Amino acid sequence: MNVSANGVRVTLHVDEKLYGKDPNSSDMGRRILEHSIGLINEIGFESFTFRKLAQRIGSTEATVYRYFPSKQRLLLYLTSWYWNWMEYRLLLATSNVVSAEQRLRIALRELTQPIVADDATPHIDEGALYRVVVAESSKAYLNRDVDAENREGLFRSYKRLCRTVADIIKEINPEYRYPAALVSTVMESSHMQKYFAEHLPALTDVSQHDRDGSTTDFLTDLVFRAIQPGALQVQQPGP
Amino acid sequence: MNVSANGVRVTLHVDEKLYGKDPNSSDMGRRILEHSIGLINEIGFESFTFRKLAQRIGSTEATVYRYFPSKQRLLLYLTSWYWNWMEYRLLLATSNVVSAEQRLRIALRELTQPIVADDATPHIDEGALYRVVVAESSKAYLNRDVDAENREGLFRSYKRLCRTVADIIKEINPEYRYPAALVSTVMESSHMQKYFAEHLPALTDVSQHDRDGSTTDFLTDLVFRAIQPGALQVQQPGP
Amino acid sequence: MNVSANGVRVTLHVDEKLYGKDPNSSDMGRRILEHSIGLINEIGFESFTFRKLAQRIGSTEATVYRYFPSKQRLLLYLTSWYWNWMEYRLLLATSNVVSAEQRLRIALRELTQPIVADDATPHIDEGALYRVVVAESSKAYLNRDVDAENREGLFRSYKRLCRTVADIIKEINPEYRYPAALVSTVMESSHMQKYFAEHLPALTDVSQHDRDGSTTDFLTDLVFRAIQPGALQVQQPGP
Amino acid sequence: MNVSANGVRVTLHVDEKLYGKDPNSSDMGRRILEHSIGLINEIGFESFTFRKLAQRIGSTEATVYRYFPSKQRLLLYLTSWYWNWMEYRLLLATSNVVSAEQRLRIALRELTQPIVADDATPHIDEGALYRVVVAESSKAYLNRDVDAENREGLFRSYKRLCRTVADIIKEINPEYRYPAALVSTVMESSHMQKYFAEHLPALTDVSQHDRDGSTTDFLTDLVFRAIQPGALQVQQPGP
DNA sequence: GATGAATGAGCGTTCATTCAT
DNA sequence: AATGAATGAACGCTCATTCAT
Repeated sequence: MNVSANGVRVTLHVDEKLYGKDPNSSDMGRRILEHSIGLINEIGFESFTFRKLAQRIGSTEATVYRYFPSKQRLLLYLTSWYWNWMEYRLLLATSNVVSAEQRLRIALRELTQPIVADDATPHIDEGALYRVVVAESSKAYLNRDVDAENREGLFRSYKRLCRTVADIIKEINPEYRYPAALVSTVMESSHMQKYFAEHLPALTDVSQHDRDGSTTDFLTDLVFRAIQPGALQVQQPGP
Repeated sequence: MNVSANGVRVTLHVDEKLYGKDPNSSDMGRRILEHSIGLINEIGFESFTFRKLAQRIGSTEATVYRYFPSKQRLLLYLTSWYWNWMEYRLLLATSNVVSAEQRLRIALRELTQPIVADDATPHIDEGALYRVVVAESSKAYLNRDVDAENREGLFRSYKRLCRTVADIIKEINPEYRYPAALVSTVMESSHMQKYFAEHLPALTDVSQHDRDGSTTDFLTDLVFRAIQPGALQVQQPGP
Repeated sequence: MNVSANGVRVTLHVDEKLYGKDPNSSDMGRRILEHSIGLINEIGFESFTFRKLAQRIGSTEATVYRYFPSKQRLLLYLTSWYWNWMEYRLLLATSNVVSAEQRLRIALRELTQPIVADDATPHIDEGALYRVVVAESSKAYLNRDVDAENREGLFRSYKRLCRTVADIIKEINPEYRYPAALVSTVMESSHMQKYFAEHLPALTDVSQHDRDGSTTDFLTDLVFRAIQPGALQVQQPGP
Repeated sequence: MNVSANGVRVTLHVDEKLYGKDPNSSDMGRRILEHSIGLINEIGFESFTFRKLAQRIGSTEATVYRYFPSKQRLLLYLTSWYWNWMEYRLLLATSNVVSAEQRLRIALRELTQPIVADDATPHIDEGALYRVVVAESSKAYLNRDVDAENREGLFRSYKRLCRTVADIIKEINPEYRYPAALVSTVMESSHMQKYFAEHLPALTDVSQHDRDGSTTDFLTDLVFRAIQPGALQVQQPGP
């Protein structure tokens, strides 16, 4: 899948176990990606079926199966692509920045700001994909097959990105005990707050459209305070 | 549903819209609750069906429908019960504690520590319910019906608990801008870290059994630092 | 399933593992039996599906599944019913016959003569069932599941009938070494010759309609000669 | 397909209607034969598909279709090859034997003894093919297309072999009324007993491995007694 | 109130086959 | 000659739900 920025064009690779035939290798494959994002957005992952997708792209289920063995794997493909793309954005945005604090700040901004469409990738609507990730990505791992899928390495993209950011934290404060937990919390929370803002506003304080970047603000502050060296002076509660 | 502690026995009420016939009003109803928790734990919410549940309780689907209009509502019932029960625990543990900091600390401990079985409620295995909540509760709102269900007030328990804790935060630091977001982040993260520890350990730093309470430690520290008055002196990144 | 002869009415029981809900316990069940025989006869077991059957009985697949877990089991049910019915016929025809030779002769006649409709059983067309057994019964065991099914006892009816006749042979000539093999050969050959007469006449010598009972004649002679005591004086071939 | 014995090398021809492109004319064709036997043996003819076969030979379904128009025809090809090979063995083993009895005896031994691998034909594992014939060959004719296929002459190999042996019987006893039926019964029974010995031992008396040749013994005795001139003195049963 | 039976709808999957290259 | 891609059609099965008892 091609991504271009400033005229540079790179290709994002997704783990081969996630598809049968590479959806990037043909027009039909790209149609599948494009419309699966659209359709999941419209009707939700539970209602999304290969039959409906096939109907929409004017083809048949058998064709879709040629590319993806199951809708689970398709979701995993989409989220993996998203995390790869995010990592690429991060890489680009932080390269040549010497200050680790600065790199962390940039990384958090990238991770937490709402995504809007971008025409670097012709058949991927990043804005739509972002909404899919917000509402559905946790279903990629919240299921019975998670262990088997993890053994197959299907969550590598997510884990790699998490690690990349955790590594910056370790650089800043090698003593901090929960870098990975902090990053995964931020990554998930960023999406959660977006979802809550839209559907369950009582559970958040950020506004629906978040034009002022409150999510970024909230989470950046959270992280920088958390990793500040030195213990807080607080009293332990009784048992 | 009855809960007893120190010999006191109270009844937790779940919103009436969540069930047809009150499952607490009959033996059959209680069997349904008991075995739905067990079954969801075993096979996951996606594979869980009223047919399988009926088989297990030696009855028929029609009987289950008498109590719950759909498996969605049953899940909502279970999670609501869980949040109500959590709020009750909180209430009990913080009553008569004057210091807001202390109350917050206690609340966070209750919210974030793993739950183990407790025989206060004969037909609810809280340990099992906790595992259901960890792995499945987000599916209660991550679906297309969330807005309609929210309008019906079906997430009241969750929101009330979130608010209760957010209010303590406001008491401590009225200036803090994201109390609700912070609490919902902590509530979800606490479950998430538990899930990650078991299935995707690369995404967390807490150990699978968390006997030392690292999750509580991690999140308590996070919260207290976040709400500490006074801004961090940090440099803004370029655009 | 009821069978009547001379005004007597008995019920043939088929092993309970072969069905979900007893097809004899309801009208719908009896319709399923009746039309599955008809349909298999018309289009063959390979083309026979629960969908087509459901269509024919004006119901749905789900209803059929209530009675039979798979078309394999349905076939097994039909053949088991057939063998049970055959054993019942045998029992009736041989009871009070003292001569073992005579009993064997009667048994062979029953086993090998073509079956024509009989209105003892209202919703089973024995003639049609006989044609199903001739053309399809071997598929009940010629498949990968045979061992598992045998362990479940699903071939008991066939084996019991085989044993019943083999026991008569042992009574006549306890020295004969292959009573079971001889009987199973006769049972299968009887159907095979019927099938060959209709479809591959070069492989048999009996005429299509076999009004003169040549199959019975051929096989009866075969059996009685085989079990005649005393070895044939024949020369062994070289290696 | 080449067969060699004692250094002599002959080619067995299979009816041309059974294939598109001659599978013996290319490496790919021979791979198809080799692996179809292996695959049918492993998963059974019902589960066997051109897709799975293509996968195994590292090619595509389209390629297989170039050689065989359907899996039915492929099975017919394999069984025809088997019967041709059997007839060839018979021919070889009986040539120059003057005594008809002796020839029959030899023929029966060839027909009824279990086959083990033989390296006369490099890409046909006769042992495996034998197992396919035992378990699957009857499906070549037990289907709706039998009449059309028979009209096309697709069962010629089977019928020719049957006739060859029946002719020996006629030579021995021209009065015997069922020579073809007797031979087809023996041919099928020989496979059936082999199958029963392995899967439904209650239906036979021969042991699973039959190292002592009981099948041959059982069937040879059967045949020689059957064709012995002179009627058995037996009493007819009443109606 | 609980149950047995039935049903419409749809899902995920696979198959045999064809066409263009 | 071999292959890659696509497709129409159907299959087996399960689900959520309803109705009559």
